[in-house]
Amino acid sequence: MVQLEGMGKRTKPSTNLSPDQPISLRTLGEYLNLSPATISLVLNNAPGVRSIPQETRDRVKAAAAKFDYRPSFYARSLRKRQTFTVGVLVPELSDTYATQVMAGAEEYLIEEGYFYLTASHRRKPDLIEEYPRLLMDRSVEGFILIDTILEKSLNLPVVAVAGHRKIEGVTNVVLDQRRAAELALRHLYQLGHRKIAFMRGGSHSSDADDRWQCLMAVARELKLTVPEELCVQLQLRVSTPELGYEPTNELLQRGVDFTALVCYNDISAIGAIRALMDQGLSVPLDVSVVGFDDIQGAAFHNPSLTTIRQPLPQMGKVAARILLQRIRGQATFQDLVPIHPELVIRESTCPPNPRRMRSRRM
Amino acid sequence: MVQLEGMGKRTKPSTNLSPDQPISLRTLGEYLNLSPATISLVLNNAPGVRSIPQETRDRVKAAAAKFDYRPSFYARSLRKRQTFTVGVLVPELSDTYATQVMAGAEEYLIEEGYFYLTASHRRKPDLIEEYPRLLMDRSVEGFILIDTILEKSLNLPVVAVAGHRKIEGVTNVVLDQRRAAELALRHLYQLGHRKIAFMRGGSHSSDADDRWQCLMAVARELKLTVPEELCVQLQLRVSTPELGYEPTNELLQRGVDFTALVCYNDISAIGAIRALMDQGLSVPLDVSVVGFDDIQGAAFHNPSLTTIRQPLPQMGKVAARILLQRIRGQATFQDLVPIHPELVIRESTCPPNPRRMRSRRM
DNA sequence: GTAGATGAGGCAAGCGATTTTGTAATCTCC
DNA sequence: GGAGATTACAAAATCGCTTGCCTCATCTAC
Repeated sequence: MVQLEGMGKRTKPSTNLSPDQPISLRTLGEYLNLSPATISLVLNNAPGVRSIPQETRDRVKAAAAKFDYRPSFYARSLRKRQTFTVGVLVPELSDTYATQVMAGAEEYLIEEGYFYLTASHRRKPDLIEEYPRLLMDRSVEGFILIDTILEKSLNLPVVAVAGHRKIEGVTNVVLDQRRAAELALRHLYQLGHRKIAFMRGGSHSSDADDRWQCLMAVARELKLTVPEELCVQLQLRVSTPELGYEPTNELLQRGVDFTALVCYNDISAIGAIRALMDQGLSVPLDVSVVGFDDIQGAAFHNPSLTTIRQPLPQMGKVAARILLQRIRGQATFQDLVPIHPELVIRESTCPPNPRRMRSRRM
Repeated sequence: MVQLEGMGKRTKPSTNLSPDQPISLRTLGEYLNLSPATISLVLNNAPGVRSIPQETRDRVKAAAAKFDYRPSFYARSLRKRQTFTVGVLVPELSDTYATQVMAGAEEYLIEEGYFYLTASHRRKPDLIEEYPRLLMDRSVEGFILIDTILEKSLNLPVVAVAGHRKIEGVTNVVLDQRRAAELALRHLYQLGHRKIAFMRGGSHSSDADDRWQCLMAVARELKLTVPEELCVQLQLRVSTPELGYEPTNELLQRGVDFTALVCYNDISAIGAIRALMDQGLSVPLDVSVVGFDDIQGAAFHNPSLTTIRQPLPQMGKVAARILLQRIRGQATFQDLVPIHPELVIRESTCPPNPRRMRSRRM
């Protein structure tokens, strides 16, 4: 006899052998002649399960396995008021800085049963304001911010990578900029460079100011003079090497001699190298270039980049760990979590060439 | 008088002036002396709202604004059986190929009120199997697959970018490989190259076989002979330039002369160029190199890469659009959505150098 | 004057879980 | 043998929202 499904409103339990549709606690209960409550207890191994005999537990588990019962995540979240979901805010998905951090965070989150929703704001202020709200509407339990500066404090735990200290309640996982500056400058200094040019990050980038202060402080200690003509500031809000291209041209046009260039990051360093080469200069023979980050590709660029490595995946992982601790109320609030940088010496730096000819193409 | 909150089980409505806690339809209803149902109707502008006088509607809207009422996404999803969430599966987040596609998809999804959960499987078969299930447990409504080969068909709409045709029910948004192969080979041919080496993608990569067939077909048409010694296959399952480094060394060791190299993609092309240069060869003077994809960085590599551009963000957007159409049941199922490639000529190709000396460093 | 239409909104039944409370029946112990 | 504990569950209350069905009252039409 053919039995049509879903005929009556509430006919017989109908022992619906779930063809493929997900099965609910109630249908499972009808099949087992048990109440949904009991099944829930068993499957979650909740405290009250003590009073349920082993045999029944086995029956329940067997049936759950047989019908491949999977609890409705949304129903459960509604009841438990937990979503096991966090929000991740990044400037740009195609920026490997951000995605390497995300990769580290993701691994930890998934291990802990969390997933994340991503939104990339392309540094537009309205989106930086809107997206957190959209994500909060979806009941994320917290945020990971990557290279993102928030204007308003959110009502949830927030951990920022490459963050800043403006907003209350945000834990900052951030490179030890002081140490980073020392690594970069001492390296150049030891190679013999004295005329060093600097590229300063745009104010929209969260690491920029801090890094700048530290670089200048270390320069003073080394008794390096840093004339204003050897400093440029990045303007573009992009995450491509173009970032560093024009500023470097500008630097060259000023006609003040320098043998090394400290870039804001690897992306801009790549653009800078391009600009130098387009002007007929050799890197590193004419100008040594140092970057920050050690993004993927830094090692395979030509010349490969000497850089201050940030352990990005690890920073992501640390951020995720701290965020979950804060969500669970396990951690006392920390304002700052410093990460140790590492100097990676490759091809883009060498001692200054004493008799180099700065022959520029017209 | 101080009124303690949450004192009694169900005391007076208590007109709780939500200090910051989210407010529910019920509390809002108590405040307005209306039932939750009415408020829901008004706020959603549901059909039944016709019978509600404008004045009441205004009152409701004003109160909602005043208390900043935001519906519980989870409650609503549970009820409507829609989550406005899709899953995105990628091999690796730090792979810019994937993230550029994601960037395009994300923009479209958010516009349409969707968000997405990402999982990166690092090409591990067990994760490729596990993650879709995890995401389905979270009630995603469909999947976008990026460079990911599924073994089992999922019970949901799936759109694959750089996909394959093995699995039923998957829409493939994929480069017109035939046209791509023509663009690459004709370009080299017209420059005068006749001895061309080829790099074939690993079998785990979803574009690999198709691209290979097309390249060989076009080579035949151009009457190019492709000796086996001029073909290498990628082995590594990574998304860094190392992918192409060793294979290129192997190619060189075979000692068979070639003037151009067609790489599987830009990532491997970068590795290949590195290998060539490490052997003292010049690119493009000794060997011209062509990549595929035009990833970020291809333009800023040194030498900049001649490549077959895939409009990755657009492909992501197309994938997202088709997925939503399928979710909404608007689209008739399409097996294949071809995307047009574009030849981008940069520095890594030039005519073969007739009197070049292949002097290799030992 | 009364049937039927319309207006204004309440009621309640879900969605699919979790969790507290309740209740028979059996067991234990003195 | 009866109080109290334990066993084995069921019932019911939420979680916060949507939606079909009702109920009044008033208004219109004949």
